[in-house]
Amino acid sequence: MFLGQYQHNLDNKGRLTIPARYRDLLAEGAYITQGFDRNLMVMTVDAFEAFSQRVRSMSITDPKARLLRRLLFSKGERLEVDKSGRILIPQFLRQAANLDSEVVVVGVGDYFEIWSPQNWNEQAARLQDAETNSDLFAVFDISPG
Amino acid sequence: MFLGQYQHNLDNKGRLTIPARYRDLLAEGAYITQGFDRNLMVMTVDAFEAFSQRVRSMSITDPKARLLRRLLFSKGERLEVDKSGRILIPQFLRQAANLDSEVVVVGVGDYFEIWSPQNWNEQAARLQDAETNSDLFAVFDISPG
DNA sequence: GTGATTGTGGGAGAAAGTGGGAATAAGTGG
DNA sequence: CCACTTATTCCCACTTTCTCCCACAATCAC
Repeated sequence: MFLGQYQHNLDNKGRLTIPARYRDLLAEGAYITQGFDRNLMVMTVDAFEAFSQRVRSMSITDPKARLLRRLLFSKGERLEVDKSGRILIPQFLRQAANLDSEVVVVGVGDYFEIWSPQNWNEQAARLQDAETNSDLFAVFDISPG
Repeated sequence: MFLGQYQHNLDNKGRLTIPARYRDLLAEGAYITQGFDRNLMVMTVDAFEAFSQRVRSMSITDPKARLLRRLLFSKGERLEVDKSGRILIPQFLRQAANLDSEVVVVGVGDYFEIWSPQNWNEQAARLQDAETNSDLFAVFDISPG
C-alpha cells in the first residue's frame, strides 16, 4: 500500500526517484496518468488495466466515449523503474501538472500522486482546515470494526 | 496499447514517423481511415477487421449504415510501415484532417489518432475543462482497489 | 565506525526522428 | 504502343534525443 509523503527532485532529464518503500509495488512497472486535481497519478499495472478495460469496451461511435478515451489514454504512459529506482516522467505530463524540479510524492493507498509543491500546499491547507474536516466527511458511512 | 501523445512532422512526401513505442503493434501493417472529429484513425489489422466486420454486417437498406460504410471504406487505406518506421498518409486523408507539416499523434488505447495541432488544441481544451471531466467520469463509479 | 541503502547527477553509446536522392512504378495523353 | 509526367518506394545520411550505465554524497542500520 502507498503511504506517506516525500519531497523529491526531478533532475534535468525529467526523472523522479521513487521512494524506496514503493519500489516493490512497482517491480513490474507502472502506469502514469493525469489526475483530477492538476496532479499525476501513478498506478500499478493491475489497477490501470482494470480501469482501462472498461473504457476500451465502449463504442467508438459514441462522442462521449471518444472523449473519455482521449482523456485516459492520451495522458497515460507505461513506465519502467530503472536500476536506480527512478521513473521518467514524460514532458507533456510534467507540463500538465506544473512540475518544476521540486515535487511532492503522496501515497494514497492503491496508487500514489505527484504534485508540484504549490499545488500540494493548497491541497494540504484544505486538509488542515478543521471546519472542512469535521462535517465534510459526514456523508460517508465508515465503521472500523 | 497506444498511449501518450507526440508532436511529429510530415515530410514533403506525406510520410509520418510512427512513435517508436507503437511500432511493435503495427508490425503486420495497419489501416488508416478518417475519424469522427476531423482527425485520422490508425488501427491495427485486428482492430480494423473487427470494426469493419461490424459495419459490414449492418443492413444496406439503412441510410445511416450506408453513410458509415462510405466513411469507413472510402476513406480507408491499408498501410505498411517502412524500414525507418514511417507510414505514407494518402493525400486525400491529409486534406480531410487539415494536416500540414506539424501533426499531433495521440494514443487512445486500441488505436491512435492523427490531428492537426489546431484541431488537437481545441480538443485538449475540452478535455482540460473540469466540468467535462467530472461529467464524463460520472458514468463510472471508479475505485482503483 | 562501517557497510549497505537511498537520492542525485552526468557521460557515452544507441535509438529515434527527419530529410533527401535515385530507382521504380503508375497514371495520362498522344 | 510509346513517351512523358507524377507519384511511390527503397536506400542512405544526419541530427537530436533518449537510455543505459557508472559515480558520488548523504542517510540509515547495526
